[in-house]
Amino acid sequence: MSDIPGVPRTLADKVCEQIIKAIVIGDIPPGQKISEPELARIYGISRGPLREAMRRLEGLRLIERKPHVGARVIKLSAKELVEIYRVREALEGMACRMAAEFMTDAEIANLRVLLDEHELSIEELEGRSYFQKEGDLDFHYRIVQGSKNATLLELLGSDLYHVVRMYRYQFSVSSSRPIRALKEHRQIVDAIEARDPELAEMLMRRHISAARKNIEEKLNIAIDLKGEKHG
Amino acid sequence: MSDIPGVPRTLADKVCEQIIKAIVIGDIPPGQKISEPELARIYGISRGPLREAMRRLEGLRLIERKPHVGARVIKLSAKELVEIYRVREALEGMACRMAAEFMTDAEIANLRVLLDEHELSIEELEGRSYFQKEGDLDFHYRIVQGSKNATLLELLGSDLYHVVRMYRYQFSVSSSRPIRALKEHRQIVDAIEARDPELAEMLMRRHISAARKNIEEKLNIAIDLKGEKHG
DNA sequence: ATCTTTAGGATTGTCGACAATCTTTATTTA
DNA sequence: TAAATAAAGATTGTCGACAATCCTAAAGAT
Repeated sequence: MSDIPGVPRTLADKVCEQIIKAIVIGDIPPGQKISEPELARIYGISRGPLREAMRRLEGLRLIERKPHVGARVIKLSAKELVEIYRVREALEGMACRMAAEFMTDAEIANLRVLLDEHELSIEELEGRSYFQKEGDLDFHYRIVQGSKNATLLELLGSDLYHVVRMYRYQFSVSSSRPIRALKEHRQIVDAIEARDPELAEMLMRRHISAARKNIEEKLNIAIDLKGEKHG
Repeated sequence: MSDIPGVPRTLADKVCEQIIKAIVIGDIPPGQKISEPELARIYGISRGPLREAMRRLEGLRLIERKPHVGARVIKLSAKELVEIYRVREALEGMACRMAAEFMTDAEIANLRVLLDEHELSIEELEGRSYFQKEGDLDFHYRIVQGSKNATLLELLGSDLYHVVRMYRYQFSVSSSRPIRALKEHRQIVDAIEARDPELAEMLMRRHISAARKNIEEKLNIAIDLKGEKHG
């Protein structure tokens, strides 16, 4: 009688999702010009729905448009990456504070299960791959859900989410310190379980801030090396 | 020669801006269904660009779309209003922290001028109208600019901005304590001028948090009154 | 009388074609 | 030879029409 309990999706919606994935994993590389006729042909749709999808991508800041010229996939920059960490520190810090107030006991228990799974992944893979990518996002996403603040969830889970994943995939922003990160995650859950909003926020902010400083350090080293080469 | 040094704008862009304004000031009321043929006729364009504009409005969370059914202007809710204050507390707190680091002396001086103007407005209008609406947003916007964080500026200045203004206009979220607010603004500028990031963030957070609690109080009173009526 | 069914109308989704603008290339000129 | 200009090609922006889906209301059945 119907197609999947959810909603019947439109062509623009479906293609938009596909393009998002293609951009995030680098299938359509950063800076690449987007040819409307070509993309329309590839996805087998006309330019109408495609242009609607592109408007959405523009809103998600995955592409940049210039009227009468065309659209390009955004170029990742170290500067923007660091900026996003600041935003995440602020928003996820607040989310964590609220999670300590509003998360249910069941949700907290599930969080612990998730962290146990992460621990196994780290041991098996010797601290690589899985945890660094989607697993970490899982944890942070659940905290945001736990805040019970739909606006926060939308901002982090829909607006910023794709760009963050794009950086993870293409900048290989892999925490490079998974054991340490796991430890910090456990501390955060402890604070939430203790219903200590201020501590929870502080720990989350320190957690994200540490990751940012880690990145900044790496970037500075890269810059230094480049400087030596030229000097 | 050309139309304004900026960029040649497209129909969809221009109409989008018009519709935003219409929604924000309540010209198109919350919850109203949006008829594509009718809107297209009103703005004198075809449905193509209009639908592109609507995709953008959807991303800005000013309208909600259901496939094959239609789009409606979002309905303002007390719950979402309070949620937004939490988001602002987090983001503008961070912005203020960074402003204390990166704002130029000239920008800080200009901020003081702005506050002096606000003081005059308050005295003249006996603490009403102007300061409550656009003037207050001016101050907050400049702080965010001072953070020198483009991502933060985009999120607050483009994504959330319109919804915030919509609530201000239609919920008459007028600080109702303009003298107190001005005092807090001055404290914040003091902290920025002292290049004290932590204090600056704390003061901004308290400032926004106080506004949120003010709203919550009013809402609770409203609920109580409604309860009495029914009881 | 109320609920179900079905047909009609209206609205949304999609498409192909035309118009306007930009980019590129070839030509001309200093 | 290099810069400026002009024409051709391609791309984006816009439009009107058709197809698919939904909402409404009238007709019929229980």
